[in-house]
Amino acid sequence: MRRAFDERAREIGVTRPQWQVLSVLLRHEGIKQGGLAEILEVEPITAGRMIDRMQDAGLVERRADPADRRAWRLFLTPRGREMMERLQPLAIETSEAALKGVSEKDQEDLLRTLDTMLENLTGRPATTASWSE
Amino acid sequence: MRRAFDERAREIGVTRPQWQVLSVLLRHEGIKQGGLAEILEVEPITAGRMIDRMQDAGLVERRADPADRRAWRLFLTPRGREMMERLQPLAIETSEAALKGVSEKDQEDLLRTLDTMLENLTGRPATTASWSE
DNA sequence: GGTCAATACTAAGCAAGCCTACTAATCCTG
DNA sequence: CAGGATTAGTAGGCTTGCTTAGTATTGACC
Repeated sequence: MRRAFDERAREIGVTRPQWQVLSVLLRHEGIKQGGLAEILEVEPITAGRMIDRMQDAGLVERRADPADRRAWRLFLTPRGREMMERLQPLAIETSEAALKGVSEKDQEDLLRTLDTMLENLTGRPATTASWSE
Repeated sequence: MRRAFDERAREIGVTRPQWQVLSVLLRHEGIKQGGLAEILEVEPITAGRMIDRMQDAGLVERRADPADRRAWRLFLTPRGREMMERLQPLAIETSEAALKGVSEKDQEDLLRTLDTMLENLTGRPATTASWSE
């Protein structure tokens, strides 16, 4: 799915992980980098570097946290918001293409089994939100 | 699973993709780089770079193809073979840990559904061999 | 209030994935 | 057999993931 999405999104100039960042920011504007990293299940440095590039590309904005001078608060730029609108159809298209001919029940079973496996491996309870993540 | 395997394999000094290479070579010694790339579902350049590193580490060996001067034939070194023996238990351990509490039927359903999705996205018929891949 | 641990992030450096562009060799077709 | 298309692999350069090591700030405890 990463490959399929990237293929379609390349001309727009955004990768799947970057889309995930935009997607998280849309719902959690003002989040700190650490929080973003946790949601994406990556290390803070990975999120930080991604934000570096996306800031250069004008997709996100870092603002100083008024209460903690170590931290950054993350915000979408207008360009980032516009990008999301262009990517949304692609994301839906991709997951629909992948799930063609897969019954509702099979989809639920799949997510349930994968959650069990993730929990087995990480020790944390898994919280799969949707197909888009 | 990548993360869980890497965590255990780190001290041995091999990554999960490298283990996959060793695993393919064990069953297909003398394969060309392109063939390896195809089995791993990775671009030839990715496989080539991996072989570079593994050759430096003394795990695999490149031998000239007698029939085609463009191509390399790949072989395990004794060190690579020994590495496989140390990694086999880790691989089994990891997939058993992941699948704890997942019924046979759920495992089959999972693989079947994922195969369908892979086929949907790639157009190629999917051929999942086992949990180890 | 001073010290020390914890927290938020960055730096450097590596592996693995990709794309585009290249060389060298082989193969096919006239 | 010559020439062009295809195939096998490499080079450079990008993103994303990691680990280890560092800085700066905050917070907690005596």
